[in-house]
Amino acid sequence: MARVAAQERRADLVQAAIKVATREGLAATTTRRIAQELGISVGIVHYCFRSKEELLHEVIRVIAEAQVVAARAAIVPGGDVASSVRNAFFGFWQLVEATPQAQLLTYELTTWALRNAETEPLAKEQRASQLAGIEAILADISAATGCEWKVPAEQLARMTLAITDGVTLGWLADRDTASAVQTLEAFADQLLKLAV
Amino acid sequence: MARVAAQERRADLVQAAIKVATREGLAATTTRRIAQELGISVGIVHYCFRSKEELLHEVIRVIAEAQVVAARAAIVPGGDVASSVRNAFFGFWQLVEATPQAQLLTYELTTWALRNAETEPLAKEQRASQLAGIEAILADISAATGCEWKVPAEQLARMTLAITDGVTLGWLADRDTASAVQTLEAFADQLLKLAV
DNA sequence: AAGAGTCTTGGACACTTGACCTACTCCACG
DNA sequence: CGTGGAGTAGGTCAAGTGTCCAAGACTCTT
Repeated sequence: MARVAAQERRADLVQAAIKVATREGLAATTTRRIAQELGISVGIVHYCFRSKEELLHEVIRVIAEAQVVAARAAIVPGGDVASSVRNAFFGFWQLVEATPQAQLLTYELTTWALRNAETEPLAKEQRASQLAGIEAILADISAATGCEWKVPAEQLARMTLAITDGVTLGWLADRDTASAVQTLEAFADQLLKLAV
Repeated sequence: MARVAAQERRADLVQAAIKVATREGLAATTTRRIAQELGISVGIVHYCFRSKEELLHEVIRVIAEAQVVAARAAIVPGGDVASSVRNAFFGFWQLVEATPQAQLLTYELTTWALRNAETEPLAKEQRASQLAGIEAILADISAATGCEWKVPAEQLARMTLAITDGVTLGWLADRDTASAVQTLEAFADQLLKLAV
C-alpha cells in the first residue's frame, strides 16, 4: 500500500470507519472491516490508534463537527423570519432525507457513548456542539431579519433539537416522509410565534 | 434447576434479557449472560427460542407494551385540559427519570432493529404502538374534559412522540433535568393552544 | 412400573473479535 | 552511500460469540 504519514492515516481511518459504520452499522464496524475498507492491513489500526475505542472517539468528534457545518450551510440567508425558519428546517430535512443511514449512525454512537462512564463525556460534548450550532443559526436569523426571540436562545435551541431529533428518529422507523414534514412544519409555525 | 414449562421459561428469558440489557447495555446482552441471570444453562435459550434474534423480537414487543401501559396510567382523571396534558407529560417524565437505562435501551433496540431488513418491521411496529398509545391518551383527555383538538389526533400524537423522544434523548446525554422539564412544559403550553 | 414426552445439562462446534507481534520495506538524513 | 526509524504486511492469540447436540432427569399418563 502507498506510504502515508501517520497523521493522515489517522484521518483516513476515521473516514473509513464512518463509511463502514454508516453503511453497515456500528456493530459491524470492526478493526478488520475498517482496514479492509482502505485496502490496508489490520495492524495499521493499532499502529495509528491506541485502541479501537480511541478511533471511535475521533469518529464522534468528526461527525459532530460535520453536522454543525452541514446544518449551518443548509440555511438560506435573507428574507423574513418566517421563511428563514422554514428554510432552516427544510435544509435540515434535506440533509436527513439524503443521509438516513448517517443519521442512524449518530443515534448509534450516542447510545454507545452513553453506555460506559469513560465515553459518556463525548455524548455530552456531541450534544453541546449540536446546541451551539442551533443557537448560532438562531442568531443568524435574528441578525438577518432583525427579529428578537421571546424566550432565551438556549431554550429555543433545546426545543429545536428535541424536535429535529424526535422527528428524525420517528422517520427512520416509519419512513413516512409526508407526516414527518408536516410535523416539522407544525413545529416551525409554533416556533414562529415566539419571534418578535 | 427447577423444571419450568417452556412457555413460562420464554417469558422468564425475555424478562432476564430486559434486565441484563437495561443494566449492561444491548451489546453486553449475550445468550450466556441471559442464562446466567436466571441461573440456568445456555442450552435452554435455544430450546425455548429458535435464535437470539427471536428472543430480542419478543423483548421489543414486551417493552413497547409496557411503555404504553405506563404512559396511560400516568394521567389523572378529572380536571381541565391544561392539567390533564401537564399531568400526562409529568407522568411520562417521572418514568423517564426513574428508569433512564430502560429508556436508553429502547433507543438501542430501535437502532438495532433498523439495521437489518428482517428486523426493521419491528421498529415500525414499536413506533406504531407508541403512536397508538399516545392517541389513546389524547382521546382520554378529550373525552374527560370535553375538549376538541384543532389538528387531527394522529398528527398531535406524532408531535407529542417527537417531543418526548427528543427531550428524553437529550436528557440522557446531558442529564440537565431542569432544562428538560422546562422544555417539556414549553411544549405542553404550545400543545394546549391546539385545544378547543 | 413402564414408557412417552418434556425439560435440563454441560460441553463442543465453528466462527469472530480486539489486540498484539515480528519480520520486512522504504525513505530521509547524515 | 548506509543506517535508523517510520510505516507495512500478515499472522497469532486468547477470549469471546451464537448455535447445536447427546445424554440425562424429571413428570405425567397408561
